[in-house]
Amino acid sequence: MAKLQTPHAVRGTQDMFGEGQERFAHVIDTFDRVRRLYGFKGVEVPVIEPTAVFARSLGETTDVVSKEMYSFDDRGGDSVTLRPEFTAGIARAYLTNGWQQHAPMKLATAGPLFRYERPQKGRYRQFHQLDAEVIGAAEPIADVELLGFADQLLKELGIASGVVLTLNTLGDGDSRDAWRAALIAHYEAHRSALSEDSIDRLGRNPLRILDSKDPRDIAINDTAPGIDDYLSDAARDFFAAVTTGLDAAGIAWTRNSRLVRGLDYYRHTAFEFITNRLGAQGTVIGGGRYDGLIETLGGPATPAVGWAAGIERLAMLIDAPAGDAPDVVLVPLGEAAENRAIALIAALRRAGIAADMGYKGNMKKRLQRADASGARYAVILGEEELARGEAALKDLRDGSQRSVALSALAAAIIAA
RNA sequence: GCGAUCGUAGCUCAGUUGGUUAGAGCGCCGGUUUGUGGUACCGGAGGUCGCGGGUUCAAGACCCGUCGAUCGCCCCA
Repeated sequence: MAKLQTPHAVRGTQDMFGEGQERFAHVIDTFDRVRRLYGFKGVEVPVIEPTAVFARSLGETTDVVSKEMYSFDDRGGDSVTLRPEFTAGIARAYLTNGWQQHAPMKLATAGPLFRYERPQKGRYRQFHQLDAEVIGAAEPIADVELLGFADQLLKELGIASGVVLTLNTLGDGDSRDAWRAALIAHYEAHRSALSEDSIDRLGRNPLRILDSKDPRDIAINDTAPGIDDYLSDAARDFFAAVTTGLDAAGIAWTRNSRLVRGLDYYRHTAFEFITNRLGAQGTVIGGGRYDGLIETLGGPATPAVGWAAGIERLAMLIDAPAGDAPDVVLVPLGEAAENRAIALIAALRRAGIAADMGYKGNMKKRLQRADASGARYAVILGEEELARGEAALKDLRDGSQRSVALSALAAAIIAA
């Protein structure tokens, strides 16, 4: 009989349990709490969308679309794609559900995304993001509020000191196009001195040459035209309003005029929250304004801003959260006591007390488990105690123990 | 997609220039203690050395391939 081979997990996916899962959950819990503080409504959208949703909105030449999407034909012959990002799918939902009536909409969601990439630390094929969007608002105050949300999230996660907000503007459509043309002219003039990668970028995504790490490119970037010289008055005013708003809100930021973003849809504000604690994967939250996106999906001109945060990356940066521990563990001795304990534990749980009880084991075993669970108390139910209508309430931290009437047990635990 | 390093118990690792039945710590299970955990002591289970092929009298050690992880590039959260 041949041995059965256990299938392994798909490359770039992960199984989470224990501390890893607790970190992950804590990031989402914190996000969900802060999101309410800022008036962002929860939204749920499909993990799978028609391929066109992403292909059209992200830009055909971007890496995400050209080589990283999990796309396949379903049984009906339609091309569908596992979402590689949130924004395009949310924009699609906005249009197909007629959510224009709710504009401006402040939306938040979290969940898995899929990108066929080479896995590294903080980088997976199935990864998870927090996402926040403001759709249907052209005002710079929306940018400020959105950034404030991100900033407070990081603070409440306790990692703000290791992360900095870097900010830039890409200008409006006209500004961006003019700057882009000037950059192409500049790089074409120095084409022979560029790195191979950047010559390739010149054709696909010239803005990306700006943050190249290749020394040959860095020299040419020094003399490259800056966005500030191509900003229209409106674009300049917009950016100024965002930065003064950030200052007013007490949100620290630094300008990085070289910051560009990979996806084609960004306009005006672009930003990244960056840390140096994750190696090459330093971006922890990234986003910007995408006023042109909804039109590319066949909708009306609709201004919008948003960001996404890598849950795995945030989870690696935070301190280990306190794990789940019951308030109390019941330790029945004998069959009769176990039956009483079943009734008692139900009553404790209904009273809002986190109570647990092993399925089997002698007293020693049960106390060991109670201790390992991190519970504050053990309730020992033996014949002697039950005969008196009492139980022994044992404090597992200092070992002290006292008798409490069964009817007063819940109150005693809550009071402690 | 490219380059590099690594893959030995659940975890962290040791394992001489290839040479008997592959080890340690932690963890897990049991016992010392048939009504008292955390400490201590004693004992036990658990590995076809990632997988496949090759070289050799002999491979955990060497070679090739493959899968996976990690680091960098690319890209991104």
